[in-house]
Amino acid sequence: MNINKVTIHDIAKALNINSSTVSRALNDSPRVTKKTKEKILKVAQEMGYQRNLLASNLRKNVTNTIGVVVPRISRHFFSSVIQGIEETAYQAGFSVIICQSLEQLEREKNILETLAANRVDGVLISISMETMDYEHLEGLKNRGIPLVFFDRHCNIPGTNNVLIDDFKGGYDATQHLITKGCKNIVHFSGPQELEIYKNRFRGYKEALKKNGIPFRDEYLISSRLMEQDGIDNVKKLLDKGVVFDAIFSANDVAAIGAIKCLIENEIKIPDDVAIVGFSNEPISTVINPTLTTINQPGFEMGKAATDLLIKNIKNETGLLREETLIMDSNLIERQSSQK
Amino acid sequence: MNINKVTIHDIAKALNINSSTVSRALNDSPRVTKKTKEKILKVAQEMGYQRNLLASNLRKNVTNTIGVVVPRISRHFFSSVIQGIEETAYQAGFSVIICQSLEQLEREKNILETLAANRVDGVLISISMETMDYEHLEGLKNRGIPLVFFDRHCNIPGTNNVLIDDFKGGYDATQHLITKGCKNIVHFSGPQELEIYKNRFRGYKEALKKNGIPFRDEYLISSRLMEQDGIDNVKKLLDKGVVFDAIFSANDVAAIGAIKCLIENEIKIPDDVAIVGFSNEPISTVINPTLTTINQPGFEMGKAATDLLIKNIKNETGLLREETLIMDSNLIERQSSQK
DNA sequence: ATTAAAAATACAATCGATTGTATTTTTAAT
DNA sequence: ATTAAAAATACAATCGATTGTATTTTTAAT
Repeated sequence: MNINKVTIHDIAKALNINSSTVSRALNDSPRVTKKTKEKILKVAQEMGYQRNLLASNLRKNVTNTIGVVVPRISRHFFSSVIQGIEETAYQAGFSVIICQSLEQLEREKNILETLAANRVDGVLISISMETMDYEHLEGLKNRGIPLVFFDRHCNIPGTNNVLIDDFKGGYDATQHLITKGCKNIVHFSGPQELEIYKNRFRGYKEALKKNGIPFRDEYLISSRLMEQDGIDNVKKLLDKGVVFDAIFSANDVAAIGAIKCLIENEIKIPDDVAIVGFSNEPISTVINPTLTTINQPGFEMGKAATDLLIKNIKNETGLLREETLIMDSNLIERQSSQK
Repeated sequence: MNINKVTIHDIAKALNINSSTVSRALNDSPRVTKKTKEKILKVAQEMGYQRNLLASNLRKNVTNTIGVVVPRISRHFFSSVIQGIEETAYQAGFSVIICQSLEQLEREKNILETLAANRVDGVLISISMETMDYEHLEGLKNRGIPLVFFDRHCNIPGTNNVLIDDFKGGYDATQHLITKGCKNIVHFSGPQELEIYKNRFRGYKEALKKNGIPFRDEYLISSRLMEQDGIDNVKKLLDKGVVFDAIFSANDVAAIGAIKCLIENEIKIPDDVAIVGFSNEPISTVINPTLTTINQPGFEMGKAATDLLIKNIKNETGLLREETLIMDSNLIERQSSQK
């Protein structure tokens, strides 16, 4: 099948010149005459030459490639981050390799191994829900591969991050519900080992405290925050007879599940139970009632994270000190919380 | 920054043996004693050795990597195809590189160039809406890189495809609307240069014909099928005063736009206008009314396409004759068409 | 026409791993 | 203990491109 395997040596032979000149011509080096260049380019074209990046990258010890690891490409937030990453990376001459961990630590480890083995110049990552030890991440850093976290970061000292203020997000969401008159607000959270969920939860608690509302342990339900989890969480609350008039969910998907389950049980939204989600997935504008949520600027986060990473890659001198960018997030009011 | 650059030669030097033995040991070759292997593996571990796949792949002339090109990773249909691809590929020992064309021919061309330059062993692709000439695709084939199309294929003879029966999909959707009593059914289609849209449209026309309903040119509206297109299409119909009691949209996203616009104009769904979409995106279960649609088995298509591609990659002997798999699709009835 | 300086091109080593062949070491038979 | 066969390891070429240095060719000054 492998018909075409033209190398610079074949071109050199065909023109009876040296392959180094061919290489320089193809890279538009000033060391080759315009006339020679044209001759070489023409023959290269005719012979169907296609540069072998494996060889080129091996020799140059640079791949101009960035690895991106997200939990799930289908999540709109992550795909808009990826959009931002690609735009910035391509402009800077980098290729992007997109990978999804599917929330599995094992896959995340494998992906990082493969990216490292393929010698990517840097990695952008939002960790999985199972990522509670950071050996594989520190391993990358020790190997000299710059790493930037976005959204789901982890508390390794000396890292670069592009985040939103999750504490503020949690606080704003909860305060909004309180302002609407809610008194018994439950919180759907993710694994408490992840910083973002810890921080959203802390914001939630702080808002309760500021308003003199006592927090009760049964208000916190941690899960993987899939749609089914939202459904199960509501069922659990109803079964246990927990009294609640609002839900603050740490993502939109679980909030959607909750809405579906509440409707099923003929509980009125927002009158009986008001709901706020997190991330502003497009689905939140489609569900009935439309979902109040915290908007995260995915595209901008992607751009900022890529800029930061490229700064790290280009920085030959060694240690860049840690840098954390906090992007703006804001509450978007929709029907699900309009009492 | 590049702290770690341990090669097999470093390991060889440390143990005072030859690098070929190190290479064989790391690849678990039977030509190296167990004792030597253990010694080598231990030192490799200690020194933090990490195989350089660039070098390895260059030498072996194989990358065990598959490139995947989809129009948009955020579309649920495509991300489930990718799920199927990854599962099958990983089991067969292949890595997967995910790329999105964003419906742009220019990007699609670039992506294929990069994949070829990185010497992927094969490519799975669903073409962009702008892909009307196939030079870049034929180029890949001529370069000896096996290519399998899924869903959005193109009419190059001798290709491998994994598709659904789009004609039947279009026919079923339209017949369903007719059965529900609709008489004036408009069709939202994509670019007529793409096979899938041509075929869905043909199916639609055939169903009209079978039922003695005349097709009228103003019933067909071609667009990029984004949400905004669905909105614009409905506006256009209303402005022109076209009489219609049903819409068959060639994807769900445009159907969602249509629903939003119809609701805005206080047109009742399904009573005044019934709607059928295509692809069974998750959003179709969330919108109110829920959307009747044609289900495409994305995950299975991904698995089948990958199997087919790997069969092609493994087939050293040369020309595999064209093979096209047609997967089952089926209509899912929801509220939007229940008159 | 000669020659020094500048420009263009050729030579050869290199990136890190793999692999066919040659050599050395070990094993086993006498 | 010697020796042939088998096993283990070393040698050296190779994948395809890049790049510092050496050599050749061209240019320009006399």
